[in-house]
Formats: sequence, C-alpha cells, structure tokens
Amino acid sequence: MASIHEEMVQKTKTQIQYHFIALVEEDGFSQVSVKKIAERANINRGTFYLHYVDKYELMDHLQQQLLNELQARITAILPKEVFMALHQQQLYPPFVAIFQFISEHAHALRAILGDKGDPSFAKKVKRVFGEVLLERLISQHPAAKDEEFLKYMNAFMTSAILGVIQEWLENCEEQSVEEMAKIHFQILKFISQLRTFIE
Amino acid sequence: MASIHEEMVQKTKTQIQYHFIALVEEDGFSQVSVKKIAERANINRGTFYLHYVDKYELMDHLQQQLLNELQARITAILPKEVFMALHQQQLYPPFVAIFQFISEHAHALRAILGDKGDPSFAKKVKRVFGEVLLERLISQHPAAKDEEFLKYMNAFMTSAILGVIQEWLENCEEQSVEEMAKIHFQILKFISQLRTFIE
DNA sequence: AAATACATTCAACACTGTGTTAATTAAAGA
DNA sequence: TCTTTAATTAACACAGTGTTGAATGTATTT
Repeated sequence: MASIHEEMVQKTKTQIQYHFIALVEEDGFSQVSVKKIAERANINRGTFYLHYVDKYELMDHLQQQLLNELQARITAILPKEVFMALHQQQLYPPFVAIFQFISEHAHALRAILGDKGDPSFAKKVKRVFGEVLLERLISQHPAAKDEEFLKYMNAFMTSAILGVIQEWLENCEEQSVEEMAKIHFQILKFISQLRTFIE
Repeated sequence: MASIHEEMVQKTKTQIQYHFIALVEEDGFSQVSVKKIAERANINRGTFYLHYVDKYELMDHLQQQLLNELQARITAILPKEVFMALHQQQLYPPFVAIFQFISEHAHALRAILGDKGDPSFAKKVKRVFGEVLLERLISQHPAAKDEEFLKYMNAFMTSAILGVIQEWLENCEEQSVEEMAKIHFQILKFISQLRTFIE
C-alpha cells in the first residue's frame, strides 16, 4: 500500500496542489501557468506532466474533491429539521458542519469561488444545493406545481446561499463558524418576515 | 464630428466588439485570443492593437458600458413603489425595463455572466444592485442596525437577484420580458410568505 | 492632378509558455 | 549488485503575444 514510490508521488502531488491553490488565490486561475506552479513547488516542469495532463485537469481534480465532500454534508440537511430549529430559535448542526467545512478549505474555495475564480464551479455548487435542499423544500408549496416558477425560485435561493458563502470567504472568515451559522439563521428569519412590509 | 476616418475607426471597433462577444460566448474569455478575434472580424491582427491594448482592455470597455447602462436603470427603482406594486398585484415598470435591457444585450451578458464568464463582473453587478436597492430597503428593518448582518443580507439578496438573471440568460430567454417580470414578482411574493412554514 | 492625411495591411521580430521526448540521476527493494 | 521507478535536465517544435517599419488604399485638400 505505502511503497516508497507511492509516497513520493503523493508528496509531490500534495506539493503541486498546495502551491497551485496559493497561486490561483493570488493571481487567478487564468494567470497561473504550469511553469509558475513548478517554480513555486520546487519541482521540475516536466514532473508536473507526469501527474497531470495540464492545469485544467488539476483544477478539475481539486473541484471534484471539494464538491464531493460538500455534497456529503449538504445531504445531511433535512428541511423539516431546519424549520424545527428555526422555530425553536436554535442553531441547526448540519449548517454549522457546512460552515466548518468551508472554513477548513477556505483557501481553495476562495481561489475557486472568488473574483478570479471559476463560474462553472459556482454553478456546480448551486446544483448540489438545489438538488438536495430545494426540491424538498419548495415542493411543499402550492406554487411549486409551476415548473417554470420552480426553476427560477431554485436559482434565486441557491444563488443567495452561495452569495453568503462567497461574502464570508471574501472577508477572510472574520466571522467565526458559529457566527456564520447564526447569521444564516437570522437571514432565514428575516426573509420569513418580509411580508410585514407588503401587507 | 463624422469624418470618414472616424467612421472607419468606429466601424472597425464595432466589428471587433461584435465578434469578440460571439467568441467569448462560444469558448469563454480565457480561450479567446487576439488572433482569433482578428480572424473572425476579418481584420489584421495588427489592427486590433491600434484600438485596444489587449483583450483585457476590450473586455473592461465592454463591461463598463453595460454596467453604466444597467446602473441607470436600477437607479430608477424606488422600494416604496415596489411594495405598492406588490400589494396591488401589478408589475413594476422599472423591473420590466431592466429585464428589457438584459434581453437586448443577452449575448454580451451571457458571455460575461455565464459559465465561462468573469466572476468579477458578477460582483460589480451585485454591488450596483446593493448600492441602489438594498441600502434603502433593509435600512427600514430593525435588524438593519447590525452592520454585520446587513452585509450578509446584502450578499444574500443581490446574489439571489443576479442568480435569477443568470438562469434566464442560460435558458436563452425562453421566457419573455413580461414573463420574467411576472416570475420576479412571484418570487418576491413567495419569499414574503415563507413564514407560514416556520410559525 | 498632385499632395496630404490616416486607417489598415503585411511581414518579420523576439519573447513566453506549452507539451513532448530521450537521456540521466537518485533512492529504495530484491 | 541489480532492478525499479520517480524526478531531473535539456532540447524540440509549436501557439500566441506585442511591436515595428514599410507598403497600400481611400478621401480630403490645395
């Protein structure tokens, strides 16, 4: 399992990934070249090509890892429990777990979801949110029968959630994981009370 | 004002911009090269450099144009009138005007706000929405005193609005301008009634 | 008609990054 | 000691970049 050669490969790959993330966070993906990655990671440029086809494959690999882990955490959310937690004024642990995960991978996520990041990844994240969360949530509402409306409602809510995460990442996690879970809770509360302005 | 030379310059610039948008929409900004633009626009590669420093300057120019026009239309929105329109179950003309504008510039906006687009432009659009709309809207709410909360609430709402626009662009404007204004109206309605699930 | 002004063209230039290859080095295991 | 294999090194053709200087075409001016 852990032959010396396999360990060498893993160590090199980890080096590449670490410095790749740093570079993307600094200059944006488009400005990152294989040459720069190799220089920063103190490896030969040729070595990079032993492990990855190009910088795009490396990015894909990183994104897939993050997406899988995120999906697992999002799947743990149960809308009914969300409503119960909201009603009882208490934090919902799966939400905390998600913010925890984001915090742990802040550099990578900031690199990919930030200003100079990859919009297609943002879209994938939205899809995960949408599949797991909103199908169940909105389907309870009478207006949910309108498929057209559902599509845009889905875009609205998933974009909103992602927007909050992006804002947090941009502020370099000034707010703690617990604070974010609380803010998230407040926002849900606030939205649910917007009607007071309309009626 | 309209010397022959100035006309030539304008015609060439228009050609460059048109084909640049088409190329970005097809392949994404990162895949677009000055060479491709020149080939597509039937001009010499050198001619491009007579008008723009590089493809980045061209992109900046395009973005600034769109952003200015969008800002003008967003500024016309008055939150009070939005609530009135919502209450009276009628469409709010400034919203229709914005969807109209988006529809007119669908190709450029899809290129910039789409999958292979530029996240920094999305951020700029959000800022415009935020400055004009939400400062006035949220400041009326008691919780608005919490600056931290306000920041994330702002991110939530502006991202949500932009998300709906991106979804529309992605569907190649299957829904008409009027339908979109209506859907937008429905979403606001829906959100304002979410509390029924919580209490 | 000739002179001019100016947008565009064309060919050539050095430069940077890419992806590949073949020969070489270094370190661990049999 | 011999083998295996990751990593190195240097060289290669190739793509696109940004720049330059001379040439071309067209419209206005004298």
